[in-house]
Amino acid sequence: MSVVLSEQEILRRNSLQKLQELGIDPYPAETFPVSHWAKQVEENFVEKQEVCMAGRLMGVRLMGKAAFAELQDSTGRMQIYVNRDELCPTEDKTLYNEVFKKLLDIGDFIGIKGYLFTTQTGEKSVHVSELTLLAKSLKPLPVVKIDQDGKVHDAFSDPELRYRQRYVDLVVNEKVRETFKKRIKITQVMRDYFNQNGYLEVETPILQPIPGGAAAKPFTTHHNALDMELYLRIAPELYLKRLIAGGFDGVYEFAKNFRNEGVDRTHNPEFTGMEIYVAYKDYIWMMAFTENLLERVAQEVCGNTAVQIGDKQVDFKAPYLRISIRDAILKYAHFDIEGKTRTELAQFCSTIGIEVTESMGVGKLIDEIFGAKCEKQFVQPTFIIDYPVEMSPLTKKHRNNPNLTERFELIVNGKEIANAYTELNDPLDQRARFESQMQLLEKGDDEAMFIDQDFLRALEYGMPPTAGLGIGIDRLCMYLTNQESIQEVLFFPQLRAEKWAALPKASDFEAIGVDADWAEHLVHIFKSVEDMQGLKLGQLQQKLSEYRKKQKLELTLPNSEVLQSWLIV
RNA sequence: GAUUUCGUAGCUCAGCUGGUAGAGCACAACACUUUUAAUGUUGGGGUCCUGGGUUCGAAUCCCAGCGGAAUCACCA
Repeated sequence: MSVVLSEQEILRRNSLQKLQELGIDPYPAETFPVSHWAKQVEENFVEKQEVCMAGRLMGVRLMGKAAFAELQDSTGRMQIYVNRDELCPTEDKTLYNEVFKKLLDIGDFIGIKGYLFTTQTGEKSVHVSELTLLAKSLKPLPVVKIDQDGKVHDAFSDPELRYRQRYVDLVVNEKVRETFKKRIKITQVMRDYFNQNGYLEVETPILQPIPGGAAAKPFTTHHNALDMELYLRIAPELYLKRLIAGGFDGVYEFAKNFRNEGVDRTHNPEFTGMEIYVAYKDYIWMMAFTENLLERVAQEVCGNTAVQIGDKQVDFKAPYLRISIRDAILKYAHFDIEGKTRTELAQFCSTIGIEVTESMGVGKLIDEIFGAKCEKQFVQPTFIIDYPVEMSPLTKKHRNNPNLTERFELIVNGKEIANAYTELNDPLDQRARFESQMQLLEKGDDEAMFIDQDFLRALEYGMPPTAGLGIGIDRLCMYLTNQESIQEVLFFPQLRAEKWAALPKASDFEAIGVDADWAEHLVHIFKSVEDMQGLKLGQLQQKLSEYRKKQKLELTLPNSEVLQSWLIV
């Protein structure tokens, strides 16, 4: 962020002033009566129809007494045709010659009235009869051009700039807008599906006294009035299950979750998880529910259940393959985890290059083996089912095998995108599971769960048998929009804080005796008063005269004595 | 957090073994009444990320810092 305005920014500020001198408000307040949007006109084009449109001016092709320009609104672009003598039917041609040709810039919001017509080259256009400035743009947008072959020239492509200034990214990169529209559609389709089934969208606390429902490092914060430590939620699970205990049959939440862990192209400190809980169902029912949901989402968002993800085709058409984690490990790691002790598992982990630490229990070791050898193998949607009990402290024990739980994870393209259980509703078993988590905590596993006494109390009052599902929304969005990084599906991904130079004020300079006329310019030349006072007299003179020449200022340079007085503190 | 790599005009990028800072688009001026990456002529625009060091001389070489990206670790 440069302190001094660029040449183009100064020119735009000058244009703004000239507009005001012509009596034109560059930021008018009143409603502009838009009657049509670009896409609407494009799809339902009626020759000679009167339209009133608004948007950003995104390109101008001037040809003397007439011009073509691009008007971009939220739905797309429309070409407009501006003719001097039709825009200015009287002798006064200022609106065309001055305002349109010279004082408007790319990025300005304008409103137009006119009628639809087709140009000689067959382009649908609006013939402009009235033009209104709606908002002046003071910073030049990157000009991205697309030629006839669809090739993009001078793309705005620097990821840092795109993420920090997403508003610019969205204006100039149509594909980015499309990606986010798809993201919005994904959650809309999911909501519709849940609502049609009669489930209720609810909101539960983000500030939680005990961060539960997942294994992760939480963010901590402090409530002043209550003088208590609070955590940003890592998952909404335990609160949603309290609502099932409270008598709702089906509840879901699109939950922003927060985890104090690394940032990379698949992880952002805040991310969205959708969790849904349905009473009187089990994980087998939930598998069918999940595959039907995803099939529908893919179909409605992408127009097809088969989706391109990187170099692979993934088909979300139901039903999906189901395989137990034991069979998966048997198949891809040639090792049977059934009945193995912790020592035996740790030994096997070592032979396949997994580093084993004291804090890793049986569940963690099995998870490591699966992650190292199996996960990548499942490209098409696959339910991995029946996880060992140690890995799943909130899951009901398997109906046929007390060492397993009724849990599935859905793996797509080698990564988990959903996780579901038959929920553990036995309060005594739940308490025992929490206690074994506490033992892991004592062994040094900083992601093991804390005991949530109030949640246990809710289970003790009774929770019906329930199936629960969590879906990683960001990851699902990455798949359905074929994006490789989570930053591309988050409007504002987390970045390191941007450093802004503290701008000096003109009054700072006036305070040391600089006259007002020069003070307003010195703020553009120096970062601070001290910055200026670090100079020698000659250097100061040189800087000022360079600036004066560059900006074509009419101000006279103060004499040496005056300048010297500025330098003395 | 570690390693690799990048940081030059508003944007996208050149800039070789160290020797006065370059292009296209954008911008300004002029011309042009159906163009569409409009065109033609002319012109302006730079803290070469920041701070040190080496050198007669650094965008370039070295060190440190800041920021981004990729890979790895943790995790979803």
